[in-house]
Amino acid sequence: MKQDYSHYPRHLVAVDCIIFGFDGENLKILLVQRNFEPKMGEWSLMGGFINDNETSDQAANRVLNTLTGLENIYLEQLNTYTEIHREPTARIMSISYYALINIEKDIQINEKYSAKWYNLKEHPELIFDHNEMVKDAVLRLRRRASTRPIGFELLTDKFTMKDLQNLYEAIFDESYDKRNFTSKINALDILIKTEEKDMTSSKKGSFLYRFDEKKYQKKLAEGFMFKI
Amino acid sequence: MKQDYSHYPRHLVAVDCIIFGFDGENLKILLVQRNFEPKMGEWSLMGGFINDNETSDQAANRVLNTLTGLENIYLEQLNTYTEIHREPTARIMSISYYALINIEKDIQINEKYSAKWYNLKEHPELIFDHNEMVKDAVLRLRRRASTRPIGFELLTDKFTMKDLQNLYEAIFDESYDKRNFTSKINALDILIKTEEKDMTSSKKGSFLYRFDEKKYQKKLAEGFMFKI
DNA sequence: GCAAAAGTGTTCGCGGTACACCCATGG
DNA sequence: CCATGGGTGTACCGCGAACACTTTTGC
Repeated sequence: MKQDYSHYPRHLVAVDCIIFGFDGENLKILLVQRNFEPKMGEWSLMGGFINDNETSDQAANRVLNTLTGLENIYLEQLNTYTEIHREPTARIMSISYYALINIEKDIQINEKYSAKWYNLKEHPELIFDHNEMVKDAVLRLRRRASTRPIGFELLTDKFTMKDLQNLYEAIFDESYDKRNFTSKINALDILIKTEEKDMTSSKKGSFLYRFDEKKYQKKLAEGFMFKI
Repeated sequence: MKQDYSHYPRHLVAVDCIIFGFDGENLKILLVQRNFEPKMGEWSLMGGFINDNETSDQAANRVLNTLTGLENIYLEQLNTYTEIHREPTARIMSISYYALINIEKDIQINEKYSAKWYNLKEHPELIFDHNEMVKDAVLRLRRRASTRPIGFELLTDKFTMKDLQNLYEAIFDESYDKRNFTSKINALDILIKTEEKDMTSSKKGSFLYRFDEKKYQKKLAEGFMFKI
């Protein structure tokens, strides 16, 4: 008995990417200005249709790569939005993904897309249900950031303790006590304190740290739980 | 400029439901035995294709209703599985949903589907990636159960403190101290202690409680956080 | 020598956990 | 009267939160 799926409906399925970045101060998202109808000229998430020969993860990676030229970016599937009229011109389902990228890496943003970094707290209205997607993504980011060391994806290789604190403060939109934050991080024991100092921020200079991926993996295997 | 989506690929998109139940002792899932190829006779989650005129939420509700006759069931979207060869006969994407149903409600399970309740810990191998879907669903269930009062969806209207404890022990696969559990629940202050007792479990009988939905909503609005 | 950021410890209160005995009742 | 499950309170410990002063050095 051969399968016959010809009478089942088929759907357009897209991916949309919420691309987070951090500039040392504010949490940002990368938005694109549409150069096609509908809603030409308005701001939206970067997206694209899923092809027959790729998974949604691959499609999201392709979309991200097309825009930024980057590969091997932290990417995680979020939700699937299937409201019938979420786009006005056709029934299109969309699987949202969020990406964490280091804003300092020299990214060659494809000029074709008129992309721009916006502060998360001040971004323009987005088309369709993209505002909702962003809200959902922020919630997921917070949850992940509190249980996994994903924050480091948003920082450069070496960073000061203050950078790290600023990042967490930006993600959670709260402020923390410097001493408590530092000792909490130190207690995790997954950072390497380098000999180098960042001299740009003060006369005294502040030590640079690196995330110790190997140590983290080792501790994970031993039952360690990242928690912040 | 009219839109033309005709050259974009279209996909078969299904929903699959992880249906959780609780019998007072064990956490269960409702599985169906396939009566069609491929994998006829093997066990799988209940699923179905999404139609043109319905959202995935609606499709999941329809699928659930077809199997159990129930409506207004707690249902939440989980993940979307898009591996190209996840099903052998065609490229089918699937959006998973998990449902919580009260196993004691008299459910008229549609006989057409040869459905059966299995203990979560002892269920048979499932087809395709359904085993993975179940694992993912359990993780989500645990997370939700620890931050929202969804456990009550799995119980009858009135329940004893022991029922509730058994439920949480089943969900988290741990055991708790009776006194600590009780005082934690009482501290939440979202249950109504009725005058009635369940006399079937002991000679003394144990008081029946109900979840106070209104009080919970009121407390929520005042900033209350459910946490267990 | 002073301004500006870096670095560092202690105290306190609350919440979570461990733990054991009396109560009510049907048989 | 006894066996069975129901119901209840306290002591301790660890963690998270609050909080302020000294250090360094470029200017």
